[in-house]
Amino acid sequence: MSSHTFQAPTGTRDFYPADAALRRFIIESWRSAAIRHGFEEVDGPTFEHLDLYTVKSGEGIVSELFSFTRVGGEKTYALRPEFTPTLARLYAAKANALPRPTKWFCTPTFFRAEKPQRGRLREFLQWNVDLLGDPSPAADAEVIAACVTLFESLGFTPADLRVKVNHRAALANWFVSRGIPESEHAKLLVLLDQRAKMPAGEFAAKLALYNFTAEQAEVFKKGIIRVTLPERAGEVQVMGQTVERGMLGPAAGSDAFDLSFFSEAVQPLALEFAAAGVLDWVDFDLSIVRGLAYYTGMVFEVHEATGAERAVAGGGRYDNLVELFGGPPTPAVGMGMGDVVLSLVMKDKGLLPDAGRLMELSGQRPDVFVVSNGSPEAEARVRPTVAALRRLGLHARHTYKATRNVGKLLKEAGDARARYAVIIENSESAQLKDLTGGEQRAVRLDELTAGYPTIMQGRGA
RNA sequence: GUGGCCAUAGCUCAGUUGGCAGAGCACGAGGUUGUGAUCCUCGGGGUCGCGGGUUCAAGUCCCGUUGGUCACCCCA
Repeated sequence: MSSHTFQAPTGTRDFYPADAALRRFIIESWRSAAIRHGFEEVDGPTFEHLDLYTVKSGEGIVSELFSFTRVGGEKTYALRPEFTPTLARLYAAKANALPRPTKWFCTPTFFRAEKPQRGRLREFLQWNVDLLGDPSPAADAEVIAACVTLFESLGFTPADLRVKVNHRAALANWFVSRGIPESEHAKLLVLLDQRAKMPAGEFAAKLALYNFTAEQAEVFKKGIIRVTLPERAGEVQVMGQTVERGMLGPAAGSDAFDLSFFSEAVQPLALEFAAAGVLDWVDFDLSIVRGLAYYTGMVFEVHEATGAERAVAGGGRYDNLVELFGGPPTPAVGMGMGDVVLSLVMKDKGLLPDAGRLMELSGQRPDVFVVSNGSPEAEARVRPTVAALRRLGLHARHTYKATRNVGKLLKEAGDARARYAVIIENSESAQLKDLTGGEQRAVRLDELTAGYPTIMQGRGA
């Protein structure tokens, strides 16, 4: 590379005004959704001791981290690749003083030393929502409800995004019921997680090693099952086909659709999703495994409805993790959502606000744009008027162009999405024009600079 | 970390068998209609990602490198 050219490091992004406005909009959307659901904002350091990450994930994780030692120092640090260890550390340190449940969220930057590809960068934002101290399915539903609130606020519908829910314990119970020892469960979960990456025949053959039939392999491959609510309790549908309770037991002969364990674990969740008003967004999906890591109960991922793009969000219940980081035994459920895939899906669905709208949504819309009619007398009043309006707390702008053509300057004001234009006529009077509606009226300059908000009857106009 | 494809103006791209670096949009200046439009004229801008090589001559062909992108690995 030549010495006079610098590029941003691999997998990082530059944020020009339009990009920064989008980022601000996404962060504010995240914050708003979390706060509406009663979560409180927290944060931690951008880097932690490397040990904090190897405790949970093993030494293998190190190659995925940006880690470093200070020159002359001995301690090894790592830029944070996720928030959960920090969250557990924060919670463990003050567990006795914290309310139950504790509901926290954050929207920080994370770093992973992976090769970038679509939807995955080395520096990104991630919204984390966690609810600690409540083991109930209602807590699971609360986290997902915050997620759904976000989607709704961005303009998504259940036809755009699906929340795919599974239950670790249900799968484990089912495996046990089929005589599969617990020592084999991890390998089996990995196999299920990889189902999409191999031909159906190969997948079925590998499942057969665990005594699953080809029919059951098909069920796993398709994933989605429908769990009905209590008025029809006892019914389970597989791939749209209703299966009677009597058919579910292995004794019934056809145990291809023996999903009773799954059904029992998931029915309480379904009730809570219904109570939270998010059931329309949810599919119960046997194929969602979420790596292995630390999940102990409900797990979920949010995907674009047709399977385009990577997962928009993911999470689940991790009842043993706080203890692992030195805290008291604490049931917990949480989720993470990155800005990269979210932005891609918003773009795919045509839900990205245009540049002007983003400036407005990110709090950068000018209140007033001050121009003169071109006379020297009026021109002299532009800067003092702008200064006075700014002193009143308003976002006031003026042109930097050489032209004094009123039409061109009003176009500039309109392009900037200013709410009002002030056209100064002489040292005493001006026209005040509402750029939204187009009406304008004469005002005295001294009156304007003394009480613009009053004249406008508030800024919301 | 492995492999495929890609790289020309701020953006989207054109550039012929190797022969003077281009368009639209955007940006800036001026003009016209004293009020956001339309229109007209002009202008700034690119070591063709970077470095080598072949050639009289390279944006174009070859090698390397950096970055992007897609798939694999991984996905906390």
